[in-house]
Order: sequence, then C-alpha cells, then structure tokens
Amino acid sequence: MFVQPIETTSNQPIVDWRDFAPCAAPLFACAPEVVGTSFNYVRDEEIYGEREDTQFIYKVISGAVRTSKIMRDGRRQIGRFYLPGEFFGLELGKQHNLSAEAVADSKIFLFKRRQIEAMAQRNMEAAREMWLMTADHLRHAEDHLLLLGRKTALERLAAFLIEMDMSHGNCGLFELPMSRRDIADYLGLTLETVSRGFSELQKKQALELDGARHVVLRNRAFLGAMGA
Amino acid sequence: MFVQPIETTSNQPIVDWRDFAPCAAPLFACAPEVVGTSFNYVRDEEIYGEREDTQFIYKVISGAVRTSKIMRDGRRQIGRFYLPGEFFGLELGKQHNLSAEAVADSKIFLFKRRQIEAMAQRNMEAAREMWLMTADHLRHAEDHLLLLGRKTALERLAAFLIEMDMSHGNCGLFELPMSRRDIADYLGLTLETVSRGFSELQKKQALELDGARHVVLRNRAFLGAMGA
DNA sequence: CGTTACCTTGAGCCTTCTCAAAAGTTGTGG
DNA sequence: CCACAACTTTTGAGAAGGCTCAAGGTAACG
Repeated sequence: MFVQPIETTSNQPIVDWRDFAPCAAPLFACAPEVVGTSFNYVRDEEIYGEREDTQFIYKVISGAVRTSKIMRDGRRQIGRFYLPGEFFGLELGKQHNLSAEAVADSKIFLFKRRQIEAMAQRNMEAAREMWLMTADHLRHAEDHLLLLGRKTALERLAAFLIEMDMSHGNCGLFELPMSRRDIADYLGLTLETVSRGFSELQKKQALELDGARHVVLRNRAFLGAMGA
Repeated sequence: MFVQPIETTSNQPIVDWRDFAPCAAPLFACAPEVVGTSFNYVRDEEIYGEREDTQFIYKVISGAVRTSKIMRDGRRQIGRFYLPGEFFGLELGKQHNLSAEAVADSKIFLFKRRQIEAMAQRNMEAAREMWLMTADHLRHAEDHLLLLGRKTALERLAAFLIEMDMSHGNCGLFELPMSRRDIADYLGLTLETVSRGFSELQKKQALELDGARHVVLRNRAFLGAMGA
C-alpha cells in the first residue's frame, strides 16, 4: 500500500540542498534548488515496495524505517534500520532492490528523484555526495555480511546494540523503536533467540532492560569486544 | 603480503577509459587518459588488505578474485567473487573495507585511484559510471544478505550455482576456480556442508560433477526456483 | 610413484529453531 | 480507575539443521 505523497502547493522550498547532505559530510553552499515534501507514515506502512520504480529519495525526520526483502514463503531479511537524519531509497537503478516500511509512526521527507538526478548532472560536489551515500550503504552491507554469515547469536546481538548505541551518540542509553521480530529479521535469527539473548546479556551484567525496549548498556567494552 | 605493482615505463596507454566501463554499461567515447598496468598474482596472494589505503582500482583479466573479511579467531566471510572482466577495489573511503586475494593465479589490471578520481572530477559520465559500479556492488551485497540471513544450505548452494552460471553466460557448464572452503565462506557454511550439498544436488539430478570443480547444470529451472 | 592438498562421507553433538504457554504491556470502554 | 482484549515479550521443552571431529578417497604434482 504505497501512499502517494501530497505535494506542497507553496513555491517556497521546504528543505534545501544542505539538508540533503549526509550528516557526516561537509555541508554544501550550493543552491537550494532541491525541495522536499514532508509526509507521515503510520507503523508498518509501506513507503515503497521491492521492484517499485524509484520516484523519490527519502530522509527520516522522526520515527524509524526498515528496508527489507521478503521471500514468497514469508521469510524476511531486513537490510538496515534508518533513524532520524538518515537517508534511504537512493538507488541508481530504475527500481528499488529492497522495500521500505515505517518501523514506528514516522515523519519522512521526500525528494523527487528527477530533481536530484538533474542536480547531480550539474553539480559535481552533489554527485560525489550521493556516490558517497551509496558507498556508505555498501560498507554497512558488507559489515552485515560478516555478521550474518559468521557470528553467533550473542555476537550478533552485541553488535546490534553497539550499532544502535552509536546512532544514539554513544550515550549507552536508548529506546528501541523496533520489535523483537524486526531485530530478529535484521540479525538472521528468530525472535525467541533474540529475546533469550537479551536475557543472557542481562544475566552477564552487560545491559539492563527497563521494559522490553528501553535499553541501558552497562558494559560497553564487553559488548564491543563480543560484537566486533 | 602486498606486492607493489610494476609501473609501465611507456607513455602509451595500455588500457583506455573504455576498458574501465563495466561490461553492462554503455561504452564511453571519452579520452583514454586513464592508463592501467597489468600484474600477475599467484593463488592465495593478497592483492590488498582490509584497512589498507586505497591506491588502485582493479580489473580481473584472467583467473578469479575474492574479497573477504576475517575475524581474529579465523572465521572468514567472503563478500564476492570477481571473474574476468569485473572490477573490484573501487571505494570512496581512504581505506578498503574488505581484503582481496587471488582465488587462482590471476592477471589483474591496476588503475591509479588518483587518476580515476581526477577523471571523475572532470567527466560527469565517468563519475556516474563509477557510482553505478558502487550501486551494483551494493545490490549484490543486499541480495547476499537475504541468502546469508534466511536461506537453507541447499538454497544457498543453488543460488551460488545459478550466479556462477550467469557469469559464465548461462550455458549451464563451467569450471569453479575456487575451493570448497571458499564456497563455504561465501555462503556462510562449512566446507563439509557444501560438499554434502553438491552430493545431494547430484542425487536430485540437478547437476553433474566431473571432478570436484567442473560443473554441468542438469536442471536449471529447479536450481533457480530453489535458490531464489 | 609417493607426497600433499583437496574433497567426500560418516557419526555424534550443539546451537538455534519450532511449538507452546505464561507473563507483561498497551489501549479502550465502561 | 478498573476490566478486558489484543499484542508483544519471555520462558520452556523438544526437534533439527548444520557443525565438529574423524577417516577414507581422489586428484594434482614433483
């Protein structure tokens, strides 16, 4: 159920090119010719489907997004979670290779792919910035291959917690926006194994859970060593 | 053991930009300003290491290459195999994220990263072509995530055979350049499970083995359905 | 023709999965 | 504010797919 975004009727750009730059990259001084449109998605709503045409490029404002592939019999692999500030859906091909859904109620900015492409044609720095984004996604995927192919359940969980902590500023305290099933499908496990893993890590004093989704890391060195 | 490539002393370009284009992409008409140098690697020789600086971009002429990550205790995950005609080692970051080794004795072309980067700065089409290459690698990695996270041993093997067949022109007949251990580390299995899988597929009349590495596919529809 | 590396097969084990049920959490309406 | 329903998470018990360890077979090479 792809929902067509509502275009703004205003001529004022809502978001300029600087917002399109990844957070880690130096900001641009180029023209605010690329405008975005805000849109809200409810939990589990599809943002785009696998093999669907690439019309937009997306930025998470609030909430969280997952990209995934699903097999005919229902087995699912989540490629990555996207948290506020992160971009997704940028692909060079005509069609998306993964689908994207909202993990929780989310506010997303949509940029027209045509505009982005046109800008990349004219602006060398912008083109490089987008290449950089693709390269960053590739690096994440490559790291995840090692996790899925060779790490144990507890190692995967540790790596996941460290990753989540990092994207929350390494403060050792964060709220998980996704369910145990989402985590399981990200880590190539079952939700029961994920749950058992959390219990195990609590027993090892590596973390505390306040409710199922509020995490406090108690031994980040241990988790880091285990997940790496 | 990284071996420094021998630079050509000739001013004649050995390879021009057209050779740098991925096979699937339209060829370029731009200047042959990028020159490459041929180099031979013996089986299992390291081409570059993980975290090593990105000095070159590589094209397989003959033989085969694997890129991989290794954990401290020796567990290894192979990211991808590269066969003749394919490029690898193209990264935007300062350092490689995976290491690369020759699977068999191989002839490789090396292109200076600096030259490639400079060209991308000047030539929009070339820049796009390189972005496309990164995007293609990302797509492959994403497909592989589903394989590693969710597929059974036999499904992984079937997918691998179909992939190998495709890169040999879908003729249903090819020579595997890599060992059972390499295949296992690519598919997130042990070499014994890979071997058992081959035997099982032979029993199912899906393929024939003439020696351990010469493969004849007998039922590609079956393998395709199983691997997808 | 012997040596070495690689591949296959077997037996038993272990991590993770499956199935099931209980416990906890959230939201809603009386 | 409480009761109830729906959903999520945790925990338990047993099953199974793939792993480990081990032995034997095959092919390449000096």
